[in-house]
Amino acid sequence: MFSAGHHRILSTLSRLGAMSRTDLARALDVSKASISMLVRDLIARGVLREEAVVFGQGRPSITLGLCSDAASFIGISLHADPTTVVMTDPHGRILARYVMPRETDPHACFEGLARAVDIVRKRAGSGAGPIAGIGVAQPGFVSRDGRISLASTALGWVNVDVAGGLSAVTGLPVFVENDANALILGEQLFGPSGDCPDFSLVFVGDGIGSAHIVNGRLHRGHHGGAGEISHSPIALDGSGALPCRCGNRGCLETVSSLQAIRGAARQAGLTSDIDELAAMTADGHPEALAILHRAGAALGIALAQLVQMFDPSQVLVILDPALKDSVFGRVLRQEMETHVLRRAGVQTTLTLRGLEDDSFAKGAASLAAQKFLFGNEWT
Amino acid sequence: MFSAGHHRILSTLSRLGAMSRTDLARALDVSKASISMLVRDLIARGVLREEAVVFGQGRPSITLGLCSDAASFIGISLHADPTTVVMTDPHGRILARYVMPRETDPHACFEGLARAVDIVRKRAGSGAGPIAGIGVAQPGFVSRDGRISLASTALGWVNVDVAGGLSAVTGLPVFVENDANALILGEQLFGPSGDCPDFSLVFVGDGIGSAHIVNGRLHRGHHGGAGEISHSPIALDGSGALPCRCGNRGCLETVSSLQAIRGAARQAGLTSDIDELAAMTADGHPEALAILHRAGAALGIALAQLVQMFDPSQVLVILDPALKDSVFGRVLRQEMETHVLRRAGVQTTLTLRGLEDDSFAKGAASLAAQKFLFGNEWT
DNA sequence: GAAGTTGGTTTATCAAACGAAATAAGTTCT
DNA sequence: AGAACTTATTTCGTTTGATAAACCAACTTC
Repeated sequence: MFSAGHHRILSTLSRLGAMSRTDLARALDVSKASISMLVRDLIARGVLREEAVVFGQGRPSITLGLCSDAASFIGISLHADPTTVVMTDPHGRILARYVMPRETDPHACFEGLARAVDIVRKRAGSGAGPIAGIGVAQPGFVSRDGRISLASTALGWVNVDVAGGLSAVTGLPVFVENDANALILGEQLFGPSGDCPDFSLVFVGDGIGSAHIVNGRLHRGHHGGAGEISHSPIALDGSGALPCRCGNRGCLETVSSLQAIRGAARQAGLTSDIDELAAMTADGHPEALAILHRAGAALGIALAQLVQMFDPSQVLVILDPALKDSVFGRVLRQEMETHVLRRAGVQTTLTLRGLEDDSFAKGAASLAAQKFLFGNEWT
Repeated sequence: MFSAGHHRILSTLSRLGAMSRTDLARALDVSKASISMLVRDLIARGVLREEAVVFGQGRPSITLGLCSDAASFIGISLHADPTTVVMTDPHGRILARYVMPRETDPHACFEGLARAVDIVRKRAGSGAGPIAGIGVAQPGFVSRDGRISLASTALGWVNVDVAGGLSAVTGLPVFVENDANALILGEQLFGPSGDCPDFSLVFVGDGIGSAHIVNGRLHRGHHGGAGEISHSPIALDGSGALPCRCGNRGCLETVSSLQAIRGAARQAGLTSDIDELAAMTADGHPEALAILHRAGAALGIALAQLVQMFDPSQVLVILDPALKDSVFGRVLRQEMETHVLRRAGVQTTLTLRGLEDDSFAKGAASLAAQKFLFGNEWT
């Protein structure tokens, strides 16, 4: 479809925003002649368009941008129970969405998703470009080629050919990815951290997931298990280490996950609603404070270890908005900062961001967008 | 000097061992015609040679290999006090070596090293190829371009232009790298783990260092600080957390480094000689056992965290041979294995290897060899 | 309105890679 | 032994993608 040269132009335009032909030539370190040819081609194909004329000294430059109707992408989140399906444009803007109960039988799931894709397509109307592909974000391990769900305890799937099955009923190319990975890829493509070649993302939900962009590309690990931070042995303080479902004690998720926090609150006779719990800490309730303090501190230590090993330029933590603004967020930051070795003029920034409804589905859509914009060069 | 095509051939030949032209065409996915041209060129330049005729069906193939006198490389280890200087061939075989006291004044150091290079060159005799460059392995942080020593507490260097200074007195290109990084690059190029695209190395010495090969290339981190495992907060078991020179408590190096082990032994009234201490554990001495057990367990937990985050295919731990065969090694392995989440058919292998005299110098030499074989493509 | 500056296009050229056919050097079958 | 087959390597003509240099366009500044 597109050549490597085309993809390079599309990806830098998407990453760095609209720019002129000459800027592109500088950014990609190729001749203006080549850019001229390729851009002409992309405009003719309806993917790029001239957006604005910028006046400076000399001849004004014409900024180029992706046509928002060049293509559109379907994103499906199987991360948690209401399955979310969205349709986005090449800039990551959501054109339509649909929410449905999560179905775990593979065949029924694919059938339902095919119907959902039709609904979303209708809702988006005629302003949207042709659908270039479907991205699926799911918990668990996914094959390196992004086709097979190797093992997902949450869905009860083992070796399910998601790409094959979903592609058969929709007629569209399908790309599957682990949920945390989809989230970071979405951030890289659509989010504000996109220009950063080395950053890490940690997600705090019922479990705890992480993912890493190294050298501009996703780091999957040799067995596809990189970022499995959930069962990192952190909370080993002597006798207090809690048993984990993985069989060990002291795993991070036994202390810092939403489930763990709810469990601890219940055991202390408090509410198991996170929002209420956070509100109680604001009022200074000692037991609620202790629970969130402990959870935040453990995650902070895990983040410190992550930073020491990976040395990313940024760590993005995505979590419940209530937690973000509570003592959890404050202790998390403080604990991480005290345990990271400081060097002059060198610092990893920590960003906390509240989870939004469509975060995972948007990340999933970015999988299809990646293929469209970048091609298969970046695996 | 060499084109990208040349470098691709040299690097695969070095990585995967001798192979025929047709094998190369398959491995690199280029036409046999191109390979034919490039190989002819490399043979004419004296870098490659036809090594053996392999008979199968059809016309026999001719395996190609690197000429061992195509070039030679100088490796300098400033890792510890006796500075070691070696000269190797393109296969990593050591042709000559020279050991001298470590000098910390930059100017004097470079002068001394220049003399050492001359000595090593003479010792190697005329069988060695022309020297292609000098690699330097040093503790501390090094600039991304491999020229400047940004900060090294052990040497007392801050912003020392090592490449410039040493290049001026030797007339050879110089490449500087952090010691752990040099070690893993040497392993990748010259060692048995070379074909592995994702592996990690941990070094236990007076400090503890680690380095990671991700996707076939060294992961430096955004600030060049990836692998700083030494001050990972591991040993946090309540009141027992020891203060560290970094200002925190419970850092890995306060428990598992050679210095920490010696310190703990001294405090218990035992010998501070590692060999003797290891021998005592073999005899079942309870206090010696406790010290090495604790040190090994802490490192095992750190390794488990490393494996969970990076998911390498292999972790190579380089340590004092006496430690390797003691309870330290056994506990290390056991603790790591219990804390790594298991998945069916998926496992990271842990390899312990004793430190050899020339390990760091050989790694340093590999820096120069990398540039010769791979060019600047791999940064 | 002339001079200067910068953006974008055209053209002739080049280097690297490719496909297909030719050639080389063996093994295997009859 | 000789024909038939297999596989490795080389040669040749062509395609591809990128380039530099010259050129044209469009604006600002003096």
